[in-house]
Amino acid sequence: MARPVTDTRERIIAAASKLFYSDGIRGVSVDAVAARAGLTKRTLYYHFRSKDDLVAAYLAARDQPNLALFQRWFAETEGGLPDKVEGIFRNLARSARHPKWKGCGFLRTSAELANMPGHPAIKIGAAHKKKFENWLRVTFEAAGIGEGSRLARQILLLLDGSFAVVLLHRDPSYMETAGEAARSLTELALADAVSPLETPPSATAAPDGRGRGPARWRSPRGRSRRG
Amino acid sequence: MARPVTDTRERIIAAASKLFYSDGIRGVSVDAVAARAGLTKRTLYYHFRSKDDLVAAYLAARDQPNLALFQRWFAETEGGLPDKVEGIFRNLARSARHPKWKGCGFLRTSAELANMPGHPAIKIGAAHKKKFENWLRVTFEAAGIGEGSRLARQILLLLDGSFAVVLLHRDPSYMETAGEAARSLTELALADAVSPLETPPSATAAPDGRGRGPARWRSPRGRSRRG
DNA sequence: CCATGTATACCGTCCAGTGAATATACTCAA
DNA sequence: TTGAGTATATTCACTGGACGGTATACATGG
Repeated sequence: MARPVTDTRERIIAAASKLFYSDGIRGVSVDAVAARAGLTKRTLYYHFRSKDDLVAAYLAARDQPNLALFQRWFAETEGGLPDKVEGIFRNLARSARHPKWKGCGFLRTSAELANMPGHPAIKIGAAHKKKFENWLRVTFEAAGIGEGSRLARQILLLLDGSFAVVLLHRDPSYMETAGEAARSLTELALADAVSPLETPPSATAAPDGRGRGPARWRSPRGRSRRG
Repeated sequence: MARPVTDTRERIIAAASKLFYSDGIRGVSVDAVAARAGLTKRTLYYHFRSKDDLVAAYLAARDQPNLALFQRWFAETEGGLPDKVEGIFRNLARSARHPKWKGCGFLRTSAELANMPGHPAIKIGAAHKKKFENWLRVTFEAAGIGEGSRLARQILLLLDGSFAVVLLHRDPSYMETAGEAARSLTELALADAVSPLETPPSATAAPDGRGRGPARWRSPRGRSRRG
């Protein structure tokens, strides 16, 4: 056989993506992923050193498509900046009504692996969210919002909050509420940008408060189920 | 022996609470909980029918204390409504700096068990968040905010968003950002309440002087690890 | 002596990861 | 052109252990 490496590898990632997103990391066995990909576990272990590696690959594969989707939703919404921001939430609410929707894979993985702070998958999730936040910031600053960094974080908080809340209540209307709040905050920031005078200097003290944390986690070799 | 039922039962719940919160549901075995409680697994199964029951009891035990804590933080913060709302987030940021902090147990459990929509623990988590949202709504309405329901949902979204984001980045400063956003939205709602009719933009009526702009799941018996 | 509660030992299953062998494509010398 | 050798890719069968849950027996207070 010897199908080109990438084919098999990507089939595995595709299978892992569906299963991990649907049933969680610890709820899916490596055998299950292999079976869904139509091959043996041993083959899977030829392409990935460990389950943790596979989990990281699963999230890495979702990074850019996810980001691009949000950017498309933003770009395709007609109107001013507040409309476009709210458009993200509207589209998200629509997709959250799909029966297979189960929240944000990055956040759910980070919640499940919260006791492994240095896990590669968590790093990838954190980088993904940072990318999103950064894209928002740049977009807002380009629109003349001085405190674009703060607004970006606020929007991010509302977005991830709606992921969590809608997952818990299975009620996508919370995303519309989040969208309204995001719109309000955007309008507020725009108003402040127009009249920049009365703004107290409080603002963004530490631009990027890097969280401390010893990030202890034993690397590839070894069990992943229990720390 | 025959220690009164409640003693043993509560020791088990206390042990489960620490372990489940720290390492997640699927990451903690029933044996581990029993060991931590200083007894045998068989004894644990005398007090709880299944692991799922135990998980539900773990969250149920956290319901009221958690709620009371938020209410205390709100009550103990000096100032007006926006200050008190922001106070919740400030206190939360402080507690999130504790090394053992790992986000919100309710949200993390719902994320981990997202593929079991009817799981009793998820129902308890949903009820808990509803209680919190309801308390906010009542509080806001008592303060004369007509759209107290909407504001309550917005604050809830920011709160749960900060749980998720801070857990991912291990950077509690996001909670301060969420607190600022919550303050802004509260001031906005207050301004709307003060001038309920047509006072579109301008209107610096807010105390701060801030301007305004525009499932299915099989019950107890049986395995819980895989659906 | 019965109800309550606790312990020992066990069952069947699942799971992450591995050893050894096999099949296929590609390389290069005769 | 061919045939041996090698790197790539895949499979079968297995290990050692953990896990949820249970059968059975033992203790102790009413």
